[in-house]
Amino acid sequence: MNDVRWLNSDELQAWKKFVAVVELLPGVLDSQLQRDAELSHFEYFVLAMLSEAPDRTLRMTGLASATNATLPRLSHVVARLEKRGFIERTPCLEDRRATNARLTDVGFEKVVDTAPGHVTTVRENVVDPLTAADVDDLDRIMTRILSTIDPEHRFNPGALGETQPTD
Amino acid sequence: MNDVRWLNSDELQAWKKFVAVVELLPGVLDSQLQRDAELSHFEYFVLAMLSEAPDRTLRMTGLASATNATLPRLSHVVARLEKRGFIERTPCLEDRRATNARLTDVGFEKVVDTAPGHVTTVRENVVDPLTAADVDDLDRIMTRILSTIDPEHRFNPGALGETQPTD
DNA sequence: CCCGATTGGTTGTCGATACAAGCAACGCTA
DNA sequence: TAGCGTTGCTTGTATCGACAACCAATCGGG
Repeated sequence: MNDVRWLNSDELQAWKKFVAVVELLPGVLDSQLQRDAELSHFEYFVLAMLSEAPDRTLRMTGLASATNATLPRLSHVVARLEKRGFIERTPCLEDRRATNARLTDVGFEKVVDTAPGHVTTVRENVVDPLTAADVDDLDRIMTRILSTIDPEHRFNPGALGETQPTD
Repeated sequence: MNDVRWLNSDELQAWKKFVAVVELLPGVLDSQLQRDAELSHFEYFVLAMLSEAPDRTLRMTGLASATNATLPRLSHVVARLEKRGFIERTPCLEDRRATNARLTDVGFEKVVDTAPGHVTTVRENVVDPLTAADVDDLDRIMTRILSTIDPEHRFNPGALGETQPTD
């Protein structure tokens, strides 16, 4: 097992910077949301995904997939958000094993109030330092990486149309 | 406060994929290292940074900066790694407030043993799905993002020469 | 139908990080 | 050389996520 293909200089340099971003970015997003809305980025993302769904409702499994989370993690988080009145859980009628998570009116308000500050943070730290070409490159590169690490290949088909206050 | 610049379609799509990668990649790196070496990616990175340093030694603050970590976090992690015999801490002679963290021979062995599997994982999930041009793009984009979020702008000057088994 | 296997979800426990507080050493200024 | 602010690091507490075990409902074959 001595035939290891080490990273060359360019690859190593890019990788180190990528690691730094992956390490630092969550903290940036979390602290703004924590400060302004008492929400972690993941919690915000859960609410945002629900706000886009038909009838603001998604099954736990679907929501887990939309937020790149494991089911146990999501279960804990939704339980907390339910206690705070942002989400309500109801049994699913078609499949009685399943649970529907629905964004309440209060939860929707929360997203609407929180979105502007969050988008500003995303712009300042990620989007605005990039050119339009960079954004295309970023999309292409992330798509390629996701093709390996995304367990469900949700992003491959490449649907998605115009959207709104999403994120 | 109604003059929010929402993300356009391209920006939103790229951002969502980027978020997915930031969410999923740590798990990929952690589980390989946990399985094969009982190390988290952060722990491995700490050992790797030390292995590159002169005399395999760095002050805690320098090591924190090299690994993009806060000092409390690093302090806990180094304490664990010290218990396992990979690192030893000694008081710094020049500045008696400071602590030197040094990679032991056992720790160096650990890095040497662990690096090949880790590099393979990084290749499979990140580098190999990309073209050489993609790697350049990734480097450029991450540099731009870091210029905002890296509290110390370590990556701007753009030094770094050829390197070895690093990472 | 009936039973084993799978799917959907929740819960409990443990380990790890963030944040704040604390302490010791340093260095500047007068 | 005294005092005050800063720097370097450690420790304690509270919170969050991973993992495994678990339960209930559904599906598929005989």
